[in-house]
Amino acid sequence: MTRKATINDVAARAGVSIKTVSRVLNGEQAVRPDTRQRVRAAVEALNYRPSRSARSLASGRSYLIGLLYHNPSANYVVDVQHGALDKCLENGFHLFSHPTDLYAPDLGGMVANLVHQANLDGLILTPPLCSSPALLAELDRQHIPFVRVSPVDRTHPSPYVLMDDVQASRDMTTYLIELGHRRIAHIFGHPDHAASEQRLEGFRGALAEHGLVADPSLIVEGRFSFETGRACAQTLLSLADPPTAIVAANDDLAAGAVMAAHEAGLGVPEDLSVAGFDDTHVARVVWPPLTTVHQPIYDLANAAADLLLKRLTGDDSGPRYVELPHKLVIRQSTGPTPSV
Amino acid sequence: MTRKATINDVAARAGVSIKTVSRVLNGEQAVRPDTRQRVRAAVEALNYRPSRSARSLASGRSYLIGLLYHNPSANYVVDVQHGALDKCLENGFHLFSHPTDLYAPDLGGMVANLVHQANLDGLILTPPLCSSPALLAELDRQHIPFVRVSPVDRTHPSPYVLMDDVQASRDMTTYLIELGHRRIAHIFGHPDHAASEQRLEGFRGALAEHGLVADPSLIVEGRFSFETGRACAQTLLSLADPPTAIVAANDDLAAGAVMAAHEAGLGVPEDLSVAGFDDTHVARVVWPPLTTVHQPIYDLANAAADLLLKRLTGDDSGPRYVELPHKLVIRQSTGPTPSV
DNA sequence: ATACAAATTGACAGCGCTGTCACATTTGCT
DNA sequence: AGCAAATGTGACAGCGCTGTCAATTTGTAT
Repeated sequence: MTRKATINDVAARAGVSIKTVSRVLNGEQAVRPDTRQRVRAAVEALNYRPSRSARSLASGRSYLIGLLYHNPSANYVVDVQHGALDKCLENGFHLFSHPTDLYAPDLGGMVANLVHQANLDGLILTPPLCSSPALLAELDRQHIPFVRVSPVDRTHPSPYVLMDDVQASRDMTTYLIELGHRRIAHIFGHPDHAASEQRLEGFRGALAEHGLVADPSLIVEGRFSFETGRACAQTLLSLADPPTAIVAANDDLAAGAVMAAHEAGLGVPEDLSVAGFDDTHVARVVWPPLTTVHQPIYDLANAAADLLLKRLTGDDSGPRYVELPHKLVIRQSTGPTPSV
Repeated sequence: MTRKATINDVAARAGVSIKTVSRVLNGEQAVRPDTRQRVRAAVEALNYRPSRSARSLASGRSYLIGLLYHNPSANYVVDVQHGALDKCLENGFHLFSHPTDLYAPDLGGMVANLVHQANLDGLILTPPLCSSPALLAELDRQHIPFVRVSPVDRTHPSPYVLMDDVQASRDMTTYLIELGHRRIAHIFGHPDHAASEQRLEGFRGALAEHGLVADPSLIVEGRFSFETGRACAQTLLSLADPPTAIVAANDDLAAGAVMAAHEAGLGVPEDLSVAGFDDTHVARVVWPPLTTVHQPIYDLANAAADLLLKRLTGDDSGPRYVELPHKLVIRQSTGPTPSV
C-alpha cells in the first residue's frame, strides 16, 4: 500500500493543474470534455479520493450532515439513519446522527453549538424536533440549512418530506368501520408529536364520513409508549359500554392495548380489534401480529437527505417537499365485530 | 454571532503563540501550569472549538471513529451507538455508525476502503463482525486500530469488552432449575454469533451442575429472530415429552416462543416458562413480559470507545479488556413447574 | 487575416491547525 | 557562581484542497 494519492498526483498524471482537477471533481462547468476525460482517467487509475479534511478546510463546508432525533423507538431511528446515510454516501457526504433532548432548556443553542463544533453543513430534523418553533427559529437565525421529516407546519419555508398521516388514519378507521365496528376508540399519540393530531383528525374524519359520532370517552391520551397504551386500553375496556375496536396512534400503544386485552381475558381480534400505526418491528412481535399502517421511514429519510443535499449543492430546481404513500398492512389483530 | 474564533484569537488573547495553544489543547506535557491556565481561560472566554478539518489535515488524524454493525436488533444498535457516541464526544471525537454486511464477499476490503475514505482513526466492531477472522486480518494488515465488543476470540491482541455470557446463561438456567424445572429446552442463537455457543455452554453447564443431562432433542437452532423462535418452539412443543421451560438465546427468540405457546393454547408461565436474553425493548412488549438477562449494552459500548480512544491517544497504561457484570431480570414469563 | 469576446486553464494565496526544530528560560549540580 | 541538561515557548513550513483572479486558448464576426 503506497501513500494515498493526492490531487497533485492526479494533476501530474493528467497533465493539468490541480485547479482543473478540482474543477472536474466538483462538477464545475468550465472544463473541456477531453480534459475532463483525462482527469477522470487519472482519478480512476490512482484510485484517488479527495481528502475530506482538506476540502472542508479550504471550502468552509464539511460534507457532513447531522441527523437529529428524540425518539423512543429504536426501529424508527435505525430506519431513518439508514435512509439518510445511504443518500449521503451516494453523494460523498457523511452522516452524523445525534440524539437530542427536545426538552433541553436551550435546545436551539445546544443544536447550533453542535452544528458549529462538528462543523455540519446541514441538518435533518425528525419528529418531534422538527416541530419545535424555538429550534427552527434559532436555526434560521444562524442560517443553518435543514430539512424536516414529517413536520406539521407546512408554512415554514424549509424543505420537508412526509406521508399523509390524516389520510392513513382515515383509511385505517374506514377499514374497521367496514368490518362492522361502530364503537371505535382512539388512543392518542403524544401531545409533542404533531402526527398525533393528524392521526386523530383522520380518525374523526372517517367516523364522520360514515355518519358516526366520535364518543369523547373513546378518545384517550397516551404517550406513544407500550405502558401508556396498556393503561389507556384498561381505561377503555372498563367503560360501561367498551369499544369493539381500537385505533392506536402507533404500534407501541397498540401492543400495550393488546396486552391489556389479554389481561382482561379478551381475545384479539374475536372480542377486540386493535390497529397500530407505523409498522415497526413490534407489530410483528406481539400476538397476534398487528394490523397497522406502513410508514415508509427509510424512503422518507432518503428523500429528506436528497432534498437537503440538493439544497446544499446549490441545486434549487427540485421540489420543496416530497410526499410518500402509506399502505395498510392487514395482519391478525383486527377482525369483524364480535357477534353479541 | 461573530466569526468563529480560531486558534490565533485564542493565542492573541492569552498572549502566547498558537503552538502553545495547540499544546494545551492536545494535553501535551511541556507547558507551565500558569500558561496552561491562561490559555484555558482564553479558550473559555472565546468559546473556542478547534476546527476538526484543520486539525485533521495537519495531523493526519481525523478524530473520527467508526462503529460497525451487522445486527437485526435496532435496540442493540441504538444502545451501542449511544454508549460509544457519548464517550467520543467527551473526548472531542465524533462517531460514524455504519451498517456493514458480514457476508459481503470482500468484507475486509470494503471496510478498509470505508476507513480510508472517511479517514477514520479507529473502529469499534460489534458482534458478529468482531469474529470475522478475515476482517480482523485485513484490519491488522492495514494497521487500522479497533476494539471489539463481545468477541469470542480472546487471543487476538486487540482490546475488547464483554460480559460473561457463559455465566449469565448458567445463572438463568440455574434459576429455572431452582423453580423446579427438569425438562428445560434451549433455543440456540445464530451460528455466526459467538455468543450463541457460550450461551449454550452455560446452559449445559448449569444442567450438569445439577446432575441433569441435556436431552439433544431439547436443543434446537434458531437465528436470533422472532420467526425462528416461534418455529423452534413449535418443534419443541410438538415433542412427545415437551419441555416445561425454554431458555432462549435472545429476547426475539423468546418472544417467538411465547407466541408459539399462545398458539398452542399453552399459558405462560403456567404451562411453559420462557426466558430471554439481552433485556431489549421486546422483553417488555410481549405478554407476559420476559424474564431475561440484562446485558449492559450502553456500558459495554462506552467502555469499548474508551479503550479505543486511550489507545489512539497513545495511552497504553490501561487494561486491554473490560468485563462488565450481567444481571438477571425476573419478570412474568417464568414460574414454577406446572403441577402435572 | 484581424480583433474581440468567450471559454478554458493555471498560479498562488490561504483555510486553521500540527510537526519540526531552533531558541529562551529554568533547574539541578558541581 | 557556572555550566549542562531539562524544560518551556515560538517561528515557520506545510497538510490537500478551493477561491480569486489573471493568463491563455479558442471561437466568431469582421
